[in-house]
Amino acid sequence: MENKEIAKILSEISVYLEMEGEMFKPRVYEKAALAIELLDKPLKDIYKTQGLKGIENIEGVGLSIAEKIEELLKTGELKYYKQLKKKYPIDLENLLRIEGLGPKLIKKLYEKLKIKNIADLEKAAQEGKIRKIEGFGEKTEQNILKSIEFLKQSGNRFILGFVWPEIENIISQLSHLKEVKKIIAAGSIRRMKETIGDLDILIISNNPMPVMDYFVSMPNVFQIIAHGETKSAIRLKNGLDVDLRVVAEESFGAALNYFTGSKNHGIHLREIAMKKNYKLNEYGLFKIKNNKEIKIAGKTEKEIYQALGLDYIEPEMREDWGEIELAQNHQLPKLIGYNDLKGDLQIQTNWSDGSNSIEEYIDAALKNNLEYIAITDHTKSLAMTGGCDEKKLLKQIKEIDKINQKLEKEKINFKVLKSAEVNILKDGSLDIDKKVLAQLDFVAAAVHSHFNMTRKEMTERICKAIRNPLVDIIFHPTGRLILKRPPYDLDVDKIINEAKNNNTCLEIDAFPDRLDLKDEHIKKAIEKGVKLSIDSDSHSINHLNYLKFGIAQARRGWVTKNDIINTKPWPEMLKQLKVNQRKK
DNA sequence: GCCGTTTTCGGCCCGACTGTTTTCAGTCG
Repeated sequence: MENKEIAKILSEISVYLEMEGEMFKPRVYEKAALAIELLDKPLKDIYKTQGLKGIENIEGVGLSIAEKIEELLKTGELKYYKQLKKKYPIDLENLLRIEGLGPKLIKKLYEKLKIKNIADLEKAAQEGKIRKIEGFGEKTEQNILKSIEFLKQSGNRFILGFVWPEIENIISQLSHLKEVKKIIAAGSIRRMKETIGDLDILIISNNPMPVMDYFVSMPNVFQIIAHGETKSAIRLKNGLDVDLRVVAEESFGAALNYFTGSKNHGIHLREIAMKKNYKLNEYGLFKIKNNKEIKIAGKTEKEIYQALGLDYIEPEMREDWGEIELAQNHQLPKLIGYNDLKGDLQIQTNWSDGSNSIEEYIDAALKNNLEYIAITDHTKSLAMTGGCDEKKLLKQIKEIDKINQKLEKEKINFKVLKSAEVNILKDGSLDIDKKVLAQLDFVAAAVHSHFNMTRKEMTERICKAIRNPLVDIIFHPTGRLILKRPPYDLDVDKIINEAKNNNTCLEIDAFPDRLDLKDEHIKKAIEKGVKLSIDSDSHSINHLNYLKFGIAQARRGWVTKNDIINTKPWPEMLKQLKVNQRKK
C-alpha cells in the first residue's frame, strides 16, 4: 500500500472521529496523515528496514497510529477504519467537497435524513427537507444546491499538478520496456492545461503486444476497458482513464499533433490544409493530385507546420487564440522556458503554516537551481496559520539577516529575501504596521477573508491594495481554488489596469489548484505591460516542484521571459518593483 | 492520540465569519 492511500485513510478516520465528537484525536490523525503525505520514502520500505519503530519515529506518528499503519501494510486493510465506515456508510469524500458542510453537519444529515451521497443531498435540498432540520435553514439549503451545481460543472476532471507524479510514473515504467522506441503523453497534458479529463499516451513500437500486456497489468489499474494490439485503455484506481496507442514512426508527428489538440487548433490547421488542397489527419499531411493522396509530411510536427506555411507552435499555445495567424506571419512570441526562473517569491515556512524551516528551503531551492527565495509567511489576521504579527515579523527579519550573512560567509551564492503575505482586510487596508512593512525587501498582499463581497466592493478592495505604495505584488489575485471554489466576483480588467497604472506586480500562483491568474488573464495582463511573478506558494519543500505548473500557465498566456520579474537575478528583480522607487 | 516534559499526565494554533440562533455550533483557512 502506498503512502498516499495510507494518508487518505488516516485523514478519513480524522473526519469520522470528528463526527464522533472527539476533541483532540481528529487533529492528531490529520497531522499524521499530512506527515505521511510529505514523506519522501515509501512507508513499506521504512517498515521493511526499520520495522514498527521506524514508523513510530515519524513526527506526529505514535505507537497507536504506527500499529494501524502496520496493519495496513501487512493486510491491506484496517479493522478500526472498517468499523467506522460501517457505522457511517456514506460518501464522505464527495460530501466534504460541498462548501459549508463539515463532519458534524454531514453526520446530522445522515442521522435525520439518511443522506449518504451527493444525489441524496440534492434531492433533499430540492424538496426543502434540509431547512427543517435544527441547525440548518433556508440559506444553508440554497448554498448546498449552489455548491452541488458548481461541482457538477467542474465534472470528472483531475488537477494536473496533483496527478502529475502518477502520470510520470506510468510514462517512466513504459519507457523502460525494450519494445518501446518512443513515448509521449499527448492531449491536454501536453498542452499543460489546469485540469485533465484523461491521459493519452502515444508510443512507437515494432512489437507492441508486450507493452499492452504490461500496461493493463500495472498495479494501479482498476479496470481494463480495452486491450488490443494498437490501442488499450484502462481506468486507474484514482478514476483517471488512460489510453495507450501505437503509432507508426512515419506518422508519429501527425498523430501527436492530432491527439494533442486542442480541437479548435486542429480544425483551424485542417482548414488551412484544405485551402492548399492538402489533407491533414492523424496519419499525415497529404497533397491531393488526380484524386491520389501523396504524403508530404507526418514524421514530425515541425515538418507538418512547415508544410502548412507555419512556424512551429508550442503545445501550450494551441488553443486557436490567434497563435496560428502569428505563426503564419512569423511573429510567435518566444515563450518563457521551464528553466528560466531564478527565484521563488512565495514561500511559507514553519514560522506560519509551512512545514519546513528557512534553512531547509534554502537546501531545496539550491537543488532546484534557484538563486533566491522570498520568505512570505502569513500575517496575524490569519490566526489559524500562526500568522506573524509585527513583533514576530521583526524577529524573522533579524533571523533572515543572520542567515544571509552566513550564506555570504560560506560563499554560497544564494539570497533569502524578506517579505510577507500580508492580508488585505475587508476595507482594502493591510493588517501589518507600515513601519514594519518598510523594513521588508518587498511586500506581497493577498485576500484571505470575506470572499462573498459584491463585485464592486471586492474590485475596489483589491484596487486599493494595488494603489498602496507599500504593496509590490498581489498574490493569487482572483482567489479561486480549481474544482473547489470559484474566483471572487471581480472585475479583472480593472485590476489589470490598476496594476499597470501603479506599477504593481500580479502573481501567477503555481500551486496546482490555484494557478491564479489564469491563462486568459495572464495574456491580457502582459498585453497591457503588467509585470508578473511566478511563485510556488510552497507550504513544504516538495512544493517547489510546482513551479513548473506556474511556468506552464504563463506559457499558455503567451508569456516571454521578460514579462516575469523573477527570471532576473534578485537585485534586478527588486529594481522592477515599487519598493525600489520608495527607497529613492 | 501525540508530545514533552513538569517523567507519567496535561495540553493540544485560534480568530473571524456564517447562519443559525437569541448565545453559539460549525466551518474555514
